Amino acid sequence: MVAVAGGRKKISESTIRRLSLYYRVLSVLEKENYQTVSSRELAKREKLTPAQVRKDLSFFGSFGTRGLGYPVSELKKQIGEILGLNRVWNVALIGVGNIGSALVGYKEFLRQGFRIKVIFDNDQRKIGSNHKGIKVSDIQNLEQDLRENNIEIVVIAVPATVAQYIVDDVVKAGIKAILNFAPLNLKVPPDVFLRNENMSMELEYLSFALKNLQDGKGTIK
Amino acid sequence: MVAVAGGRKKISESTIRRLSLYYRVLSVLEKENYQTVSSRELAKREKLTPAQVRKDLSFFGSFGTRGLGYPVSELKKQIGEILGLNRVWNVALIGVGNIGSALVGYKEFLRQGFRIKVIFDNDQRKIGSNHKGIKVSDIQNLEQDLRENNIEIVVIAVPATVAQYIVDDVVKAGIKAILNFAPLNLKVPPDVFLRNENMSMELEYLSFALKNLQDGKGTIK
DNA sequence: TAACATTTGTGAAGGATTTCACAATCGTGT
DNA sequence: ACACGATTGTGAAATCCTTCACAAATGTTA
Ligand SMILES: NC(=O)c1ccc[n+]([C@@H]2O[C@H](COP(=O)([O-])OP(=O)(O)OC[C@H]3O[C@@H](n4cnc5c(N)ncnc54)[C@H](O)[C@@H]3O)[C@@H](O)[C@H]2O)c1
Ligand SMILES: NC(=O)c1ccc[n+]([C@@H]2O[C@H](COP(=O)([O-])OP(=O)(O)OC[C@H]3O[C@@H](n4cnc5c(N)ncnc54)[C@H](O)[C@@H]3O)[C@@H](O)[C@H]2O)c1
Repeated sequence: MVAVAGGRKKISESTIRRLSLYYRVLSVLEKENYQTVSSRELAKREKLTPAQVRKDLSFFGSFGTRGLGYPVSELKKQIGEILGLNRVWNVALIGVGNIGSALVGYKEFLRQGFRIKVIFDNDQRKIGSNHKGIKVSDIQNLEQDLRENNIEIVVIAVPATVAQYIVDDVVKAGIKAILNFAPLNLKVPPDVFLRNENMSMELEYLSFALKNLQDGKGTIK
Repeated sequence: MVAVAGGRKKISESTIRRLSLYYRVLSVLEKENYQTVSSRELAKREKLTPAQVRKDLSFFGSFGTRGLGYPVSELKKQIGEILGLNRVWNVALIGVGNIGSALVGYKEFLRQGFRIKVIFDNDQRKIGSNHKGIKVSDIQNLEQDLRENNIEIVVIAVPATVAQYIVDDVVKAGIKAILNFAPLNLKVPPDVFLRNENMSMELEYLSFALKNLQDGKGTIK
């Protein structure tokens, strides 16, 4: 699904997602003072296969030492480099309701380099108020504020009914990356990256799994 | 990845995830008073291909009429049946902090048949308090309360540091389906279904995409 | 220095998923 | 009653992704 055209490589979406997992494990290993880690250990910690780990990494270079494994800190740095985590991204959040508030209160994002710099809402009672040190801006000033703050990633946490209108404006403002929590398929131009956070989908997956268990249709593995 | 053993079919995880999308679109179409819908239209609304839609559905039966398409309400009901959505699931939430509160306040889940029936926390200030009409229970009574309330799905929204201990208890209580928000790979027995909601992963995917854009490595499609 | 145990990096094989392409079938209009 | 346009359902082909299997390379030990 994901191909770097013009470049040499074809990196699958799954590989990129697994890089996130490796990065997370490496952070833990670093804290646990591991110097090196084998593909076997790395795989075990995320329920993957060693071959998968090595293949994923091989798309980007040779980071390991044969007979030894991978240097933990160095590999973490390298994957961070690949994923673009060795810097701070300016993020805007639109809609500070249930889920929006939760995101603003989550310090882990900042630690990973995602800084929520601006928050937008259209509720007069919320505009101007403070959320974790960030003043809520009026959605009226969306385009201008996005540009002035050099926002690179926008998180959509508004009701589904208005999400498309807002995204249209976000795109107009030149934003190229959007994380969407509203349960609908947003339309964006092909040069805009869109990811959806779909919690219902995960619950429905569990529902499906349980149902098949209960129907005695056999075990799902 | 997902196989119904003992049964006849092999249903991929991707297919199940797409069923969720079809279900969502069909709900919209139903509201828009569509009688029938073609695989072409269904595909367009979720950025898939018509062949994909037909193939997915064909794993479960023949729901359409050649020359006409699929009957909207009927297909929605059928997919609901497949996913186990035509009933109510009893859900427990553990950890009513930032994200937990957001989930409790989200009415859409109930509408989809996921009823948060019990909430657990270990914070004395929270235990006994009310969240949207649900009294917060003491995590001490976890096993007993899970059983007494016939809980079938547990949502984990506690800090990563304690998540594994809690999941161990949840598994002991006989729960077979877990949705996890904590950023770690939980260990569960093979007969327990575990899904992870990993927001960092999605942000990191966007980060990767933007970085590759900016490095002029070409366009990512 | 040489033998050994270990683990990487990677082509090739295998498996899974998606797309293609078309016969089969339906509703409609005449 | 029949012809036509539309659309499904599905084997087969194509593509994509994962796993295998092993040569190459390293650190260690004697
Ligand atoms: N709460 C959850 O747990 C949850 C889970 C999954 C998905 N979602 C989705 O996330 C989105 C937000 O959910 P929520 O529960 O936080 O809803 P909410 O109603 O609590 O929050 C929505 C916020 O958006 C603001 N808003 C509304 N219209 C706006 C506009 N035109 N411009 C700017 N701001 C506007 C509202 O003032 C409010 O603050 C919804 O699409 C919902 O379906 C929520
Ligand atoms: N807030 C977010 O936006 C967000 C995003 C992604 C992931 N997460 C993850 O979700 C989890 C919860 O995040 P949060 O921001 O809501 O944290 P939080 O600290 O606001 O909430 C955690 C809750 O768990 C409770 N808790 C702690 N230990 C417990 C125990 N042993 N038994 C029962 N309850 C216990 C706390 O009292 C608190 O109410 C974390 O693992 C976090 O990494 C949060």
